[in-house]
Amino acid sequence: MKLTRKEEIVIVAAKLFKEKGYSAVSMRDIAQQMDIKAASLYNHIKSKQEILSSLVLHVAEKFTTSTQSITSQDGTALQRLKKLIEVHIDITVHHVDAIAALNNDWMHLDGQDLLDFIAMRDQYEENFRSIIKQGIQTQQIKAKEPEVILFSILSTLRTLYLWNEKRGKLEVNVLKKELVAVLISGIV
Amino acid sequence: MKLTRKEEIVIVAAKLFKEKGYSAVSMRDIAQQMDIKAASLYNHIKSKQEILSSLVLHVAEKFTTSTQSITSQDGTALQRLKKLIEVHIDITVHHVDAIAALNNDWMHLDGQDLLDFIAMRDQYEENFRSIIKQGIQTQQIKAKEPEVILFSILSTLRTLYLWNEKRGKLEVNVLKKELVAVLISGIV
DNA sequence: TATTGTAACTAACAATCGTTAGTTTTGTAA
DNA sequence: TTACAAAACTAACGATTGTTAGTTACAATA
Repeated sequence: MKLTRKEEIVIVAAKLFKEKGYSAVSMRDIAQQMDIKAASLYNHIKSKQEILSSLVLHVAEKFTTSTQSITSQDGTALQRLKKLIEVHIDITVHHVDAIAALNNDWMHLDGQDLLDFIAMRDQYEENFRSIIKQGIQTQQIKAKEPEVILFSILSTLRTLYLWNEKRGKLEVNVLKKELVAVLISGIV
Repeated sequence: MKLTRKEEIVIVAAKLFKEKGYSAVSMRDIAQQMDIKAASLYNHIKSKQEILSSLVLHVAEKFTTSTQSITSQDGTALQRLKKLIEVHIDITVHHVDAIAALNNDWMHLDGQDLLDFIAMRDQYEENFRSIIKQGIQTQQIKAKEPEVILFSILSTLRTLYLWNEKRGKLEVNVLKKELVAVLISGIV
């Protein structure tokens, strides 16, 4: 699984974006981290924007396709919700840096890329929402405000990339189990 | 309650920082939003950095003092935890834009400001952690991993600023009640 | 009316930004 | 060894960055 030079650049850039944000990272910063000059980057990429959109759209598509496959399978709302959480955790753990950009720098996309991202994001959110509503309807979920539940779960999942480092020895499968328990059953 | 010109600038800047992040907002952007020229800003502020640190440190201190007053009062761990959540919601709702900067742009603080912020942040987190641990010890909280609980609750609270707009008709006190319920008791 | 402080202005600075053009080095295959 | 493509280089561009210096407009106070 050898990486192309472009892929290397995107990976290095993602790490820097995670630390300081897209706007605060210069092409010269990225180049320095790769031990080359800034101008040399342009042998492999078209623009700084292209780095960002490669990064963000690629992982956004992962979320979209994974989610759609869950919705197409059958199961109760609660089973689907659990599965959705687990998949989100999986993707996050495997794409920590890209998720940081997706969370914090998506607004610096431009043109069609920005529109595509927003569409995918809305669709993902709507999917989550409909499963929660379904769970309330079948009385598997007993809470009044679906928006509050949606918000609480999504916030936790979206911030997971920040905690993944501190996760330390806690193995992925343990994390999944614990987090699903806390999000679904609470702490008392 | 008349605002100084400096306070006006900080408020306007905060709104812009929330939309695009500190680094992507220029002094000329801020000036334009105030219908003056960029150079005129410097009659009221020392630097762009000063805007950021006013913004971030002010609200960070709010968190610190509020938290300390809760810890000094007595009550069970669970009561304290609820109170802590409610206070966090209160501060967030009243300082949405500043919270955005606190969450996303704190790393652009420099020198002593950065150290101060990190110290306050760590202290706040440690406070939360100790209350949770105490709750586990007294068996009010029944969950194995305190870090997972801490992470889940703090993530939700820290992202609340994003959802506050969509909150819409949902009144603050209702939001508090619902959110406390979801975070403590889960959704099933 | 004269004075004074506040807050705006114009003009410009050195530094840094993303990016392009043209050239040279490097590794691989014929 | 020659040929070629990949990937680096130097040098520079126009634009934008945060910021400073010096000056002007305006309102309140003496």
